[in-house]
Amino acid sequence: MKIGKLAKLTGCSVQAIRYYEKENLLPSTQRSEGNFRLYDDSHIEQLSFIKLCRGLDLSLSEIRQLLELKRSPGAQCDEVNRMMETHIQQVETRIRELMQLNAQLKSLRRHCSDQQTVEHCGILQSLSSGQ
Amino acid sequence: MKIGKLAKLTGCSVQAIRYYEKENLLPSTQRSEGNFRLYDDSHIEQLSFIKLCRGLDLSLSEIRQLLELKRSPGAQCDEVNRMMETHIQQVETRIRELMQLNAQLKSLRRHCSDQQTVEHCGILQSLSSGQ
DNA sequence: TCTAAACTCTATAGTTACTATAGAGTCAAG
DNA sequence: CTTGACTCTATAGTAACTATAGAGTTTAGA
Repeated sequence: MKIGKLAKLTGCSVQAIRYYEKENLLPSTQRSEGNFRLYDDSHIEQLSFIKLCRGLDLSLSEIRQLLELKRSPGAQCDEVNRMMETHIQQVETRIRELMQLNAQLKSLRRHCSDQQTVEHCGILQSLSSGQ
Repeated sequence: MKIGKLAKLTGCSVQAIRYYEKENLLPSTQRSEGNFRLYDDSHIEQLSFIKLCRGLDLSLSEIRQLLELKRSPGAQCDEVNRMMETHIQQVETRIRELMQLNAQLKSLRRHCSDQQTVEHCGILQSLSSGQ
């Protein structure tokens, strides 16, 4: 199949697929006579794997590592575990940061109601005075 | 004062200050004979405002809008409120997304303990089968 | 058979908010 | 008068793509 069909089947964009190839997340494929990329089911599989990982917010370089590990089935999988652990920590840190941020924003919002002029806007005043 | 001192006083990097000038968040300043940027207290103030807003994850274009509003004190401030409201919504959406993500990652982690080979790694198996 | 639409190709620029670097000029102290 | 610290502009790089231009290929219909 050609790239457009693969894109539809996996829900990736055509450009993203070409990008993944350039970044060595997908192998370079056979080409047709007219120089079109040709894919088969194994590509659907690998691209779906990538898509799933991206949905988990794994970076392309993390995914590259996972793909390499998949290729050497005899290796110990504690590396996979470590990566997941690290990733979970990062996500949790980010959640904590955002929740703090949210509290600040909400307290800021309480400083101003509509129907005022900018001059008396509590939000801008707070921001200007260094809170 | 010159750019290095302003940077130290506000905790911004020298390059960031020049970048803000290029992006019209800071006015272009007087220059010394040797073509060095010269700043005064009003610049400390404005840069601190920017820094505070960045700490609230406001984008540069949002900050640009706020700065414009600050310059027209007679305007109604409901625009400020709308922007904050939108921003809060975005942050909350992102928090929800990340918490879902975190749950997925943790469930994935449960599929594998150390001391296994990649071949039997529950994490990779889950990811490969489309969970 | 011809043509137009739909698809694909490569290469390049743009996105965000900066950081890092090169290469050159300026200034202050010893 | 030199050395080191500072500044200047311009450019490239970051992440993970999207968007676009300009060209070639394929397919379906008239």
